Amino acid sequence: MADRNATTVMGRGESLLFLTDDQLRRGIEAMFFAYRGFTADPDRILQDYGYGRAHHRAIHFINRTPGTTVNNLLSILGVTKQSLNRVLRTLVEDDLVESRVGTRDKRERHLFLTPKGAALERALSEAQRNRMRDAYRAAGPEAVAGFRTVLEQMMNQEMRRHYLDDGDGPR
Amino acid sequence: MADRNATTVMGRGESLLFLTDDQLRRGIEAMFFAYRGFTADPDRILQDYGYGRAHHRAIHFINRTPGTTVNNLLSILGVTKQSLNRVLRTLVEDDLVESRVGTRDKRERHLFLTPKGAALERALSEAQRNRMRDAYRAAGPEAVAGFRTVLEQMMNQEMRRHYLDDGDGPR
DNA sequence: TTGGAAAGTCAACAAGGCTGACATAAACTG
DNA sequence: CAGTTTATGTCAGCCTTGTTGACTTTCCAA
Repeated sequence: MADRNATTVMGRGESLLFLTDDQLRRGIEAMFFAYRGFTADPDRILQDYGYGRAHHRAIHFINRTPGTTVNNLLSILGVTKQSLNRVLRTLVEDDLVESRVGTRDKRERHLFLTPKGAALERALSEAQRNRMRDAYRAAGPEAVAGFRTVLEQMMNQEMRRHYLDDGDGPR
Repeated sequence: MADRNATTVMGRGESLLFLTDDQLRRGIEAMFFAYRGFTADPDRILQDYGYGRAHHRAIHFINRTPGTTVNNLLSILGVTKQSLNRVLRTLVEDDLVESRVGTRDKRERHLFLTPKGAALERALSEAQRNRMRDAYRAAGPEAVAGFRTVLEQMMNQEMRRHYLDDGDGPR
């Protein structure tokens, strides 16, 4: 047990972390296995619709920021427009997403969930929130704070912007 | 700020977490964006070899448990044997992995990294460990413990077994 | 000794990434 | 106003990595 955990040593007023390769490897595998659990429930639901994770991601971020443009979604998702377009096309065809021509700039398309799309979004996010909530409850409040802190540090700088870019921050 | 974080209330000797849907949604997005960061560095390296994440995963777990069988790897990775086989075939062809016929049971193949494979493994895991270490350092020791705890709770039961199944536990 | 189960391989297909080329419309710029 | 840039969409084709189905080899138990 003592051999497994990171050791904290106080020196010169700062706490230093000594991390062995094995401890880091465990963190890496934790990410791998946890991400599988994280996506397992939505994946199951999506299968009934013939959709995949790509559809889930689009639906999630359209729900988070209704009226977002294709270009904005592109930079959040980090895929090519061809790839996103394929997904969006099926979602529009199936009446889950509505694509409205921009009023100010008519080149832009603003994306919204239809009632049908919102219903699927609720089913997906409810499943995912339930798992997240259960994990949080079992881990306790301090663990939750640490979890979020480490994840934020693990993101690329650019992604951190998108992650924060719907709150009360500047810009 | 006060509105953003989970609130802890002490009642009947237990701490209760009140989690809003927005707080949970942030956790969900944190996982999404962080996983992208988590895989970004290895992905870059793999590109030079013409490999993908599937190759990385195989190499990682063969390195962790040298001599593991295809079947064992299968249950860890959670893909079909046909899918894994394709990846393993290219790795064997490229002399990164050696597949030895089992001595006790000749149906089994035991997998090992060649020196070449071990070199790639080191490059990949070093990149990933560096990111993990930086995140840990920036987040601090308490955050790291919480991070691991929440991730462990988020795994499926079956995966938790694989995650722990190389340590000092029973069986 | 024979039939079933288990491990692994081959073939073919689908989802969802990618690049490249090109079209259209709208906005912007000199 | 002409030319360029921007936002979006589309077609074609490729790659990785998942899938299912069919098959071989090997092992084991009745």
